Amino acid sequence: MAATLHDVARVAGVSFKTVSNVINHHPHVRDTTRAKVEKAIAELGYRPNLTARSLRSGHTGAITLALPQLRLPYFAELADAVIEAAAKRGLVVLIEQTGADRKRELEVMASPRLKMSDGLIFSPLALGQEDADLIKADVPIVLLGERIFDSSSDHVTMQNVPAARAATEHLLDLGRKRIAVVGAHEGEVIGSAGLRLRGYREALEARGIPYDDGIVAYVVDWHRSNGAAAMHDLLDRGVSFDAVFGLNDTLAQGAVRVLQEAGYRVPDDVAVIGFDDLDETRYTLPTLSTVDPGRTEIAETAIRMLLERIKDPAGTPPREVETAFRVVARESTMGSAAGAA
Amino acid sequence: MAATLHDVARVAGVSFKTVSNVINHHPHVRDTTRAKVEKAIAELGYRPNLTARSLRSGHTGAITLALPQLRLPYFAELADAVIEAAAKRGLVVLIEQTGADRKRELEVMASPRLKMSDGLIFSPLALGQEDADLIKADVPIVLLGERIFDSSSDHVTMQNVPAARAATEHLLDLGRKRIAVVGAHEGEVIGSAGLRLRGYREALEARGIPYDDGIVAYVVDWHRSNGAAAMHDLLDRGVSFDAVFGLNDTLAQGAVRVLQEAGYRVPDDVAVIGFDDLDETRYTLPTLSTVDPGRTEIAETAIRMLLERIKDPAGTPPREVETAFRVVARESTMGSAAGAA
DNA sequence: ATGAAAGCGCTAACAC
DNA sequence: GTGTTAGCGCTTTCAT
Repeated sequence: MAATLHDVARVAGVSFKTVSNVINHHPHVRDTTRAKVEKAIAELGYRPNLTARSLRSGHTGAITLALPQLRLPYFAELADAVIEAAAKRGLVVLIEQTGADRKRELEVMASPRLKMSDGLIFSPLALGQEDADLIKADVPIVLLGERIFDSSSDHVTMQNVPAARAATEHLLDLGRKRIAVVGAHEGEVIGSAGLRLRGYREALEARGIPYDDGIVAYVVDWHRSNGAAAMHDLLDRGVSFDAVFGLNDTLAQGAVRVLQEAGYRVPDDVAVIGFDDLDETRYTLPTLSTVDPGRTEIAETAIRMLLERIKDPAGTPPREVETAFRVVARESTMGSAAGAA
Repeated sequence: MAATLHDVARVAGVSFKTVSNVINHHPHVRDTTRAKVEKAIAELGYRPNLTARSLRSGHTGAITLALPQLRLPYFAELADAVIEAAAKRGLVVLIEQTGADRKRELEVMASPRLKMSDGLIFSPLALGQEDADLIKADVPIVLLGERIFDSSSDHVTMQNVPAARAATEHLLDLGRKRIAVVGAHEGEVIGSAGLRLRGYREALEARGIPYDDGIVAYVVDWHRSNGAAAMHDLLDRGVSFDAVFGLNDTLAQGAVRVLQEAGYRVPDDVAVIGFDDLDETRYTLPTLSTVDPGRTEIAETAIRMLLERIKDPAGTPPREVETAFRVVARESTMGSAAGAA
């Protein structure tokens, strides 16, 4: 059986409260007493029981991160960033996968397990704007992503519209005139696809270039194979284009492969840009130009807001934060001179 | 404030123990009583406090998974599998990233936070065989990977040697004679690289083909860029080969890209096989032949062993389990007829 | 079939 | 500075 505070107190010859004071770095402990206690702690290999501490103190030192699937690279990198940001604040992270399933997304918020943590960082993929009122739990929530705005929770999101616009402008600035889109979602207005397509349209409009639905390829979801399928679709249509905006990196990668297979040179014949700045985009051939949506900032902001909300649940009205983005120009738009990995 | 058992008991007009019985599905509760209690629970929106339950019962319903980095696709997919396997048993998963740092790997086992979970699934990357005695913690451990054998913990590992041998044999069976290796580790004997290279050598020996160090490319770590660098190295050597065994999928992907860039056709000129069966290998062009090392089985076995060990810590001596593997033949070795995604 | 009492290991108030 | 007391919300044991 593991040693308890009482065991330590007995061995050190002090009261068990004194041991607690030492452990919690209370100021008023005599040095000699502290030394005695520390010796006893070392001797017994005492470790505080965090469960007991949680029960008493009302907080656990853990947070929950709920996301669709770690198998999707974007979410793996998001989780990586959240865990690192949490570690900096001394928090551990409990991960729940929802599989982008509506029922499981709702369950995450209702589960008693959530109370094993102090708060929830939630990246829904099935719930949408119409579910804004369902975003609530026994712990504070920080919402991530582009699917729900104006809920009663704090929200961290990327600047999808301006970032997509900047990506498109990057291609326009390079002299490209006919920019195809890979990965649009039929009829979507908000959500990543809808917002990024809006940014694309804004960039075109600003330069007086008419929008042409003929060079926009739609997909059902952003799975890996669909970028390739969408590009096949575009090639089959026989339309001409000199650049491609993949609405995320995975789609862009699929598009690049199909272009290469069909004999097009990237970027010489067709320039390609993605979105997300996944780690792997730095190691493909050519390296993939993309938009860094500020993943580290998303993670750190989410943690910071969650901690503020945990400390003071009703402190301020719900906040919306948008992170800074940055166009990352690599070989797929600039050629090999610009961005050897 | 959240409702407690006592609140429910008061509203239902029963003792608070009866409420506990209902919640824990004890058999001996009269139906009418149960109904009363359930009504009160619904009325108050009662949720059990899992922290209190943990303190009293001594187990938390959570396990810790410690791995290098979720950003590495192999570990992201492993974590995905572990979380799903845990969910099937009603467990949640707390993830710690060690960054493949020796100090952090040791800290994971020493941290009091570990006691917020019932056990540890640990995939070390910095610790090695010489550290076998350091693998211990306040909770049961199931060790994953190829770096440490014969510790005092249960261990789940893939069949690296036979699986690598099978991958090599797959290439030999296709008539390939000169099989280059990408990703060997200088001087390594155990560890994924050492074991897989052994499997490769065994396959050659069995067919009477001499081992040629001239077509083995060494790397320092299995980072994404190194597969490409290793292939450049091989091409620079001017050696000839008609197949490549990438010691993992990431390396193999890098090798494929460099081969294609250099004008070789895959698989016509050079067949390529990887190792790990990452999700993405099904969506590259060509799709990548690889070895499925049994990731789902690894996850499920680890969870099962951990639960057994939690229930009965000293039950049996430490166990070593090796999972079943399977060569997955795709386009990079078989051509497009065999494996359209 | 239901209830009363004890206590998991700790922190927080308050006394000394 | 240090000790005493109470109790977080629950499960467990034992009694009824």
